[in-house]
Amino acid sequence: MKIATWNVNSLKVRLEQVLYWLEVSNCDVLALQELKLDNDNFPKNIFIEKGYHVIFNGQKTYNGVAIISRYPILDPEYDIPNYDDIQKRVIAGTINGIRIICAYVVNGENVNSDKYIYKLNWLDQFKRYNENNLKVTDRLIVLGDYNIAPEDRDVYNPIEWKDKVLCSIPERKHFKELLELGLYDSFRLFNQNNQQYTWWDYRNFAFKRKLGLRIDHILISESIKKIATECIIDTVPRNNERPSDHTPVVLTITTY
DNA sequence: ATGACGAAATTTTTTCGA
Repeated sequence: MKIATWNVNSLKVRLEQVLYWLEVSNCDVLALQELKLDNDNFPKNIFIEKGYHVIFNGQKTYNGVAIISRYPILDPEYDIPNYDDIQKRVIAGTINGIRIICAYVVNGENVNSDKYIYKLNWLDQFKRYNENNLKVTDRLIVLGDYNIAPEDRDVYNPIEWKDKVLCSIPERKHFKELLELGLYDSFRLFNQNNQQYTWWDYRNFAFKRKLGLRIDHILISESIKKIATECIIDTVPRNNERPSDHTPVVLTITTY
């Protein structure tokens, strides 16, 4: 079973790329972020006609998340419970007995902004949510755009990015605390190399020059770790015409 | 150089993302 995350930066613009990638990647579950459209404009029928199950939590212009699946999606949940957040950043469902949480973590703009405060508060709530989910299931996958580069090796120029948003110590502490709950950064179970990025700025030929950050992640619980066989970053879609600035991350697990 | 590139609404300019 293949489970992937992809920040598409407008599903309207990227719909054909998403449909094509679903076919060629042989992916079973795809978590999408930054739909940038409301629920009324979500192209639900296009996915259903192709045999997918789909749940979505959209918002006009900003944010918006969805899960596309070849298998039925049970117990859908929208947003973080008991957290009054107007922004649509979380959606969850159970697929083949695995609880799947798709998240679009706050960007934070810069470390002196109100949005950064919101990011840190949001991450507090997200931690509580994951802690509670781990109390009720040991089969958990938490994937999405975390907007955090966990370590210096996840950054093309750690000196330039030191203490900047996406790399600051408080953000990295939040990421580490998620791992301390009993989650694993699945990509790092299989790949220890530098320059393994999931996002590249549109400007200044950043992708061609390999100037990126690893900010999209697939975190997995202990039970999923035991059946995980591979986690890769698929950089192919970043070469598309009108690409998203993010590219998919794909986890493979064995299921019986 | 509070810029660049790309998307969307606020639309021929501004706001936001990373």
